[in-house]
Amino acid sequence: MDVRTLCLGALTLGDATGYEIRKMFEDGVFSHFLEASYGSIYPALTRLTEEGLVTCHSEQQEKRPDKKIYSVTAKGRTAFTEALLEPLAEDKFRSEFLFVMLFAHLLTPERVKGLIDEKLSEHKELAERLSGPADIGTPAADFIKDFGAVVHQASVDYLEKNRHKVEAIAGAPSSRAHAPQQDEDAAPSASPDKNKDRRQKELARIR
Amino acid sequence: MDVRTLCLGALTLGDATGYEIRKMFEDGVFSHFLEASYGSIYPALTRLTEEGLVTCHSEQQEKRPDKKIYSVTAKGRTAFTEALLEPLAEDKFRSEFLFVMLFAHLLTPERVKGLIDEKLSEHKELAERLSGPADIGTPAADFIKDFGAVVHQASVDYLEKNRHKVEAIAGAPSSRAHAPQQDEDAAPSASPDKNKDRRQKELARIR
DNA sequence: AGGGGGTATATAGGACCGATATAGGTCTTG
DNA sequence: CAAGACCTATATCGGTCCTATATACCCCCT
Repeated sequence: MDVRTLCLGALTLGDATGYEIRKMFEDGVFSHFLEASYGSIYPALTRLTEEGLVTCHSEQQEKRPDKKIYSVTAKGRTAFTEALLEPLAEDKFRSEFLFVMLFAHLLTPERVKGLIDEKLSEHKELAERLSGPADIGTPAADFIKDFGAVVHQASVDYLEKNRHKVEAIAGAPSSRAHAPQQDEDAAPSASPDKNKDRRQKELARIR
Repeated sequence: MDVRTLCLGALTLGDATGYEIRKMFEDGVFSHFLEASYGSIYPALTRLTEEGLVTCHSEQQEKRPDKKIYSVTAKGRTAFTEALLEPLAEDKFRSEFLFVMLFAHLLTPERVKGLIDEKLSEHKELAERLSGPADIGTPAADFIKDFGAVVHQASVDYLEKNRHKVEAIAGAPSSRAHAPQQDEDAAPSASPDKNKDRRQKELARIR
């Protein structure tokens, strides 16, 4: 499902400019489960217009750049409802936070605490924002919002209950840079066999 | 944080081939919060080698393509621990499922039920996999895994308790294609003022 | 014997993001 | 009241990354 389809869906909720669509992704209805940038929205709208799925009428306001307001056409509505029937991509979650936390033993407790505080307030803010009043975009909007609120609240709860564990790891001795260096750092060791052995163990550990 | 840094982190956990790194993202330690494809991993390893952050020794097995095993250098370790101190990108969640659910009123109850069943078993499988035995990559690996398990379990609980709401929306009358079409479908209406008015209302509704 | 799936590397093409440019408007605060 | 910060609004370039594909050989099952 590419940005073109996403824009089509956005316009199904009401006519809008590229700027307004972008805001739906940044602040609005879509903000907690989708992203799209100007760099993809504007080209998408151009192509949708070429394909006859949307129309565009410019509204010029004095001394301002034209406002291009896009509307879905009947053809666009059809195309969109058809797109909704196609198989969906899996949900994706990307967290550099968790990646860094995985290496807590290389960090200072202060760094770990700082990152968790940050993440915690992010989740709190989102849980807050999504449990807000039921201003509605579609009948299902409440269902979607509450879902988000619940998940973010679960994150908050987990972090508050378990943060001491990672913080302890970061604080533990023999972690970090001052720990004694291993022998094989600068170049592959002279003994490939030994190296391979160690590698096997490490891989077993990882999986 | 680009794929180069991610690969560096992966190699910090033990020497590996490009193929093995890819598996860490697909099945392994990173799988539930990161993604990276061959198309980015192989070029990343090449560049890391050029920059002296990793080394590569080929292990040729009879009648098989060379296996290129990569190892972090001291320089690579330093670069990685420094990368861990830089500001992190926000967590990202992308869900076409939620996007489609937002338009439940355009779908049949069967479609909605099918999608929820699918999503439910995805979450269940992940919750299961992440609450599994504590096979460890780093000291913090348990913390990260449990976090994932908790969040996926929260999703399962929410979907099971609330699925009837969206399913009811999809089943409700006056939804979908057979509903009477609005007047303004094919082209922008003849009255721009009226159009603008309606647009304002719709935008108010969305926010 | 043949197909399916696993190991393993590599690249071309396209989708998308991040940053930047432009340009005027409104709000804030010293 | 004026300077600076932020908002509206469109647009594009460079670079990163994913998808799909190609290659090549193995093992296992039927």
